[in-house]
This record gives sequence, C-alpha cells and structure tokens, in this order.
Amino acid sequence: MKLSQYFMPTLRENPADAQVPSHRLMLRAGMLRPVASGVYTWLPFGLKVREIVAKVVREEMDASGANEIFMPMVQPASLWQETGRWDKMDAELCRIKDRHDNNFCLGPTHEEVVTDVVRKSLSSYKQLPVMLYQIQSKFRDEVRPRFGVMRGREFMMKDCYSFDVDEEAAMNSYNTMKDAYHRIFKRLGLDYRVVKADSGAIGGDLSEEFQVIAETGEDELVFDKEGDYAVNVEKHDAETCGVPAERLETKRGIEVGNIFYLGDTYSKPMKAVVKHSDGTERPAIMGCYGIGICRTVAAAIEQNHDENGIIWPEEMAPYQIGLMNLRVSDDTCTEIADKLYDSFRALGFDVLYDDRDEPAGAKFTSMDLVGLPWQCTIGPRGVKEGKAEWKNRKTDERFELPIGELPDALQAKAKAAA
RNA sequence: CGGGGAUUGGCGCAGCCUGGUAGCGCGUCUGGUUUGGGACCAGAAGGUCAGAGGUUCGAAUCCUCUAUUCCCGACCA
Repeated sequence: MKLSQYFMPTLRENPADAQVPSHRLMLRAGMLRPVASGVYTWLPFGLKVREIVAKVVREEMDASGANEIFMPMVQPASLWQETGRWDKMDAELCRIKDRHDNNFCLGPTHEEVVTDVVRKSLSSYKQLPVMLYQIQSKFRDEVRPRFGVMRGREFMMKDCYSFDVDEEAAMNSYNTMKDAYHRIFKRLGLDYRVVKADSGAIGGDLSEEFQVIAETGEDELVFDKEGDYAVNVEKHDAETCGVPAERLETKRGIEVGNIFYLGDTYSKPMKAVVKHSDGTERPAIMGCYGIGICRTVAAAIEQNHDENGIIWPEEMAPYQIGLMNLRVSDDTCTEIADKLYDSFRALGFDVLYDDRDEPAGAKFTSMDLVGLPWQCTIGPRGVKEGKAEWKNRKTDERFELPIGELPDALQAKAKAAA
C-alpha cells in the first residue's frame, strides 16, 4: 500500500481524551476514530489488524470443527423472556422497539438466538455435537466505557456455542475450544495466562479466562511461576492454592477470551432437547466461548509498544515491511524504491510504502509510530553505495544491505512462502 | 450509579481568579529556499469560546440548568 493513497491520518500529538497507551496509539496511528463514548470507527490500518486477528480466529475455529454462521444483532424480546434474561438484565441490555411497538434488544451475546436456531433443527442425539460460531458486533450499554476499544459498548466478538449429548461430550467440546484458544493466542504472539473465573451473568459452573499480560490490565492475576495455577486475585486463597508463596507472582491482565461450560442453563428453559438412545428426551449440554477481537488488538498494543509507538508482533503486523523513500524528488531514489515495492510484494510481503513528499524525519517518526516489524529506507546516502538501510522495530537493530537483498529473517519467510 | 475533571479554529493548549476588540504552537493553503529524526522564510484561510437561560452598559470570563466527554470507584465479558 502506498501511503500517498492510504487514508491513515496520523496524529502528531496525544489526543487529550486518550489515557491508556493502546487508545492513544490507535488514535495517533490512524487506526481508530471516536464516534461516541465506547463507539468507534475503524480506519483502514486498524481494520486490517482486526481482520488479521479475525482470520487467525476463523482458521482455528474451522480447524476445531466449528461452523461459521451469522446471527442478527437485533433480537426479539420473546427469546430473552424464555430464559428470563429480559427482566434479569439491567440497562446494559439495550432495549428498542420497532414500529409495531414490539420489543427487541441489541444483542450483547447470542445464547438465546443460537439455542433457538439449533433447537428447531434438533431431534436426535445422533445429530450432536454441534458447534457454531460467528464473528460479529455486540452491543452492551456499559456503565462506564473506557480505555478506547478495551471496554467499548459496541465491539467485535467471536462467539462460539457447543451443543452436546451429555456432560462428558460437552467437556470434550470445552477442551477442544480451550486448545483452539491456546493456538490462537500463541499464533498472535501474545504473552497470556489462562485463569479460573466466575461465570457471571452467563451462567454455568466452569469457566476460564484467557488473559493477555499487560500493566494496564483491568484484572489482577495471581499465578504460579513454575506451574499451572493461575487465578483472578479475587479468587486466590493462599491457604488452599497449594503453591509456595515464593513461587507466586502477581501481574495485571486483559481478558481477551473466555470459555464457559453452560450445562443446560439455556437449553432447558428453551427446550433445546434431543431424544437419547434410551428414548428419553433431554436438553443438550452447552458451552460458550468468546474472544474479543477488538480488545485483542488493543491488548496486543498494551503489551507491545514503546515511547515511539506500536511494536506489532510479527503475526499481527498489518504490513511486514515499511518502505521509505526519503527523497521523492530524486529520480534514482524513487525508481529504486518503486522497484523494491513491487519486488517485496512479489515475494508475498505486505508492504507499506511511504512515497509521500515529506521530510525524512516525518517518515521515520511515523513509521516508528505505526510499528511495522521491518523498516527499509531508501535515501540518497545509501543509494550512492548501492545500499538500503534496514531497521528492526522491536530490537532497534540497524544494518545496511545491498539494494534488493532481504534481512535473514525475511528471507526465510520469503522462501517458506515460495 | 457515587465522586472528580474537562469542553475556546482540524489537533494540543493559554486567556477566566480581577468582565472591556479571541490568542499561541502544530497542522492546512500560497510562494520561495530546503531535504537523513516532524527544516526555514514570507503571506493567507479558519472560531456565534458545547447549548439554553440569567446578572451587566458590556460575558469565553460571574450565576443556574442541560448536554457531551475523560478519569477514580462500584459493576461488568
């Protein structure tokens, strides 16, 4: 992508309203613009990152045997009355009326809708298991939206629901999802922990959270440095955890994913039942599994940034290479940079090409801000010697290579792709 | 929902206490000089000071209400 043709309005100064790093940097890097409290427009650069997260999530969901569907954001009150949540939930559930004065809500989650879909096509235990997921907008009228997209009111979420014949099968689905979640967050290159959690308003009795470690996290976690023990600090009990105090560590985390074993909390009241081999009719046993797509993007920035800007983990980087032509008015520089742009792309890389007629300093500063893993600089100084200058954003390692040659790390990638 | 801030050109801010022609930096536009970490010179455009009401000869400034927004807490995925 040529920067001269890209709508990526970067900000030189910090917006006054943005306090946490991810919010600040997403605004400054031209990823995001506020529309209302907790409601945002995603600009091309931000959207591209979000799509990468969604793609990884989608691939791992599909690989786990889940099927993608797409449910409506607008949902009839009648379904929510079946489970009692229409009355139980407070103002967080945004209720609306249509022209006929019928009650609807904006979906804060989709248990009711998905259970309704499944029950209508379900009759025999032989049809199970069923696992359905979607990637879609949710609306929760938060008491206090904050930290940009970390706690927005409208946000993109992957939500998956499993229906099984009995508890044992449901636990299988649960564990399948848990494995998928591990693969997702590993692929995204994030430092995270899995912690036991309360299942809250969703119901059910087993639940774990995937928490990305970051100083600005809303949750405080206690975990064993050497073992698996990890809980939210509210649930931590030093007496019963069985881990010596010196091995325990406390860090803050951002909840990016959660998995719930639901049992028949929804299937029973909504009569999502199947006939078993013994002739009895019993509710399907459910689980639900969420990943906050927007929040994952923000969490990645919280975890990976410095005073100059974002530092994207390899896998999440919207472009692997940021190419800079320092002297657009110099025909040789421009010719070389144009050629490199084409050849990098031909090798399978996504390239952000700063071809604007701007001072060199502006280019360096904004390239650091947007945080692409590799920067390749073409300027009169290097061109004289046939060299391009490379910089690794994360390590700040800088070196020169003959024009057209790739750093080892990228060369390996190009080969792997070919 | 309780508490505390904020609201003045696109962005960041000053002016308010002590009422008297709305300012600065950045950005934008024009022209020129430049060109390796947001360069320099000259010129220009752009604001009914969040809204409504009140006090006053006169309100960005004082008073009241409203809206929006941010932060802390409670709550929450």
